[in-house]
Amino acid sequence: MPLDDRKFMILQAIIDDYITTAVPVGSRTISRKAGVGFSPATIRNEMSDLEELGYLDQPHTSAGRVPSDKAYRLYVDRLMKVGKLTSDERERIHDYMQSRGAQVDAVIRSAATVLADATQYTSVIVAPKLGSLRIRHIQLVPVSEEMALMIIVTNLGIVKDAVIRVPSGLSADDLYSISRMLTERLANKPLEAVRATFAELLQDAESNRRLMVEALRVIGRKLDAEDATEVVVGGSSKLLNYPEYADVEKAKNFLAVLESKDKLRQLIGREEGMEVTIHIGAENGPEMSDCSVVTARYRVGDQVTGALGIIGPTRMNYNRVISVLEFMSRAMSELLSNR
Amino acid sequence: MPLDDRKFMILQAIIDDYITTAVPVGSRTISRKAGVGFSPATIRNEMSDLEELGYLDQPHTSAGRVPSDKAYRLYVDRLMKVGKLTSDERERIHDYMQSRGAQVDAVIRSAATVLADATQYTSVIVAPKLGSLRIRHIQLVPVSEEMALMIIVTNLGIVKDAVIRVPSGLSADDLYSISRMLTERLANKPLEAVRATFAELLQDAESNRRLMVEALRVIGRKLDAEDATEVVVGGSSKLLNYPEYADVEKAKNFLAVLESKDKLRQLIGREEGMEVTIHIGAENGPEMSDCSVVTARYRVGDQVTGALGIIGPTRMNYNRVISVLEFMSRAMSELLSNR
DNA sequence: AGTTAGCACTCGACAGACTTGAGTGCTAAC
DNA sequence: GTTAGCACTCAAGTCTGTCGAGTGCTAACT
Repeated sequence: MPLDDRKFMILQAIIDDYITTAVPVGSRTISRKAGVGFSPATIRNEMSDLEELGYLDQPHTSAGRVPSDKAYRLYVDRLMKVGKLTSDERERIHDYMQSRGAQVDAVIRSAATVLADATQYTSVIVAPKLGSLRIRHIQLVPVSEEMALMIIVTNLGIVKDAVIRVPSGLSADDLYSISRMLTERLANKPLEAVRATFAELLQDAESNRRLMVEALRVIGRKLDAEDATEVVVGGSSKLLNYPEYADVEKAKNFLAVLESKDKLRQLIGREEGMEVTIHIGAENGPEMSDCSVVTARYRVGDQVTGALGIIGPTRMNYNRVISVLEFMSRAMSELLSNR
Repeated sequence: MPLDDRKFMILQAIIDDYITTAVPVGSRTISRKAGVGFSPATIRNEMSDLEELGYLDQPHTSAGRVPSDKAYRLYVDRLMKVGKLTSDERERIHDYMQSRGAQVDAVIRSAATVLADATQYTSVIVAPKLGSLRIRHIQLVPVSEEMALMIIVTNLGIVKDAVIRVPSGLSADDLYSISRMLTERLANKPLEAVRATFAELLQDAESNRRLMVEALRVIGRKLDAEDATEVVVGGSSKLLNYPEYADVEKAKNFLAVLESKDKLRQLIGREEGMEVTIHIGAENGPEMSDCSVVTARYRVGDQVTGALGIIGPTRMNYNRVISVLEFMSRAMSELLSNR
């Protein structure tokens, strides 16, 4: 039994309806819709076929039908036409993002908020791995008697900083010359190579050995923290607005996942391509089998990428989510790469 | 009718029980407790008195009784004895906080996590207002052709930074001399005075007028952002574990409040003293009338303070919450002031 | 006078019986 | 191929009765 045009049409109608109402849809509902010229009975026959083909599920006899994961798959692959955001909306997002400065952390944080607001679903953003960036410049800025701020500028203009302890009695000039030395030694090395060359670097640090050790140790620690790449979540309570989470137990499960950065990273960061990819229901593994996850990536410079995504019920408004993600992916890439 | 010792004792027992079980407590439950030598009937008489005095509420006839806000007030003011954290625990928190560096943002963020973890309630931390800090040092670090990182070090060693656009063609040396100039002009002024002296400062900036304008503008904007002082929330989903929020509607309300930084700032930041203060139920206004809010403050240097707090059900474990807040307040103050 | 036992009463929670209504599947007629 | 008709199913809502925890009151006890 093939999927003829009418079946397509009916399936589409069912999905559309279910996406907006979240209530199992019956034959009469579809029959009443404009553009459908058939009686409930006919629709029923078709629905029965669609169920046999695996596109519909019935929660129980005499409830309406609900689209299956397979139906959503078909929907996003073939039935859905992705719209554009209105130029008005694009502008609003753009302005907001622009106003938040261009440092990676800030961009990610505001992007998470924007994504959640624009889609009304929960958003997740995974920070890029910076290990392969090359050090361009290191500078120590005096902060107090015993502290200095170490600023690491990389080849893409991304900045990491950390406060380190310095021996008291060092003048600003001293710090400056130490900065020069550090820069000289480390310039052009990838961040992740710093630890490997640790010993070598220390060998010829005569005078300020203590400080060098501290500086390198801090860089190393930053990297470790970086390895557990940062994950930011936006709008975590959005989904309580959807009836599928009216049950507190379900909501709790979901929120638990949101609090595990590891799981999120796995969920959002798994695809490598730049295009928007969609994982529906069970494709996300048993834990999130009643959610869909839509992800995209953003670029920082030419190689490094991070991921952004939306988590929502399987019946989410894919169309809108995809438009927003595509737009945000581009906006973030621009913001983080154009320097 | 006065509150005699026995009434005190019984009230205490009721509160203790209710705090742990969240179930209305009946006369038999109290009677069975060790240390209470009276029959249920006697207890009932006393409970009836306590109800008349306004310390107990009855959800309906033939349910047990529930402590009123007034009872909790009495409890925290007179009945409760505040314990200490175990030294083990104190050490754990201390270590964790220490390992997170000493920059204000980082401290606040990790403190929010620690607070929520240690108490199992939702935590809120309001960042200090930095406007009255004095500028000690300004330094521009080149980041790319057209960008520089402006670092503002204040008298307390707190650092703010921002990326600003610089005219291309400026060497590192140029930036250095501009930094010097800015520092000279601005040193020892409170951050909030910068905007006021804006025009004056510009007057004698001959050569790099463009850059100066940009720098000052950015400082101004930072301050505006600072005015809408940062608020960080930790463990926002913790309270779903408590039966009083089993109803999704209630949970949604609560989470909505958590997402409004304004309301939170009002809720947490209202008290000025350093001691722990407690607002019970209706004292928090109608919106949070079934929650209690416990707040404390932390110091940054000698004058500037920020606030930290815990939001939970009125039947929260005040004892523990207070110990943790006291400890954290001290820990944060130390971390942020000892430089 | 304070304490306790006894007893009638209240009310929420729970379970089972019944009703309602949306929806289905099947069959026969158009 | 389409539709009307009808019997059937099942969740959800309502109604009813039972159970148990808890109360308030009164009378008896110490």
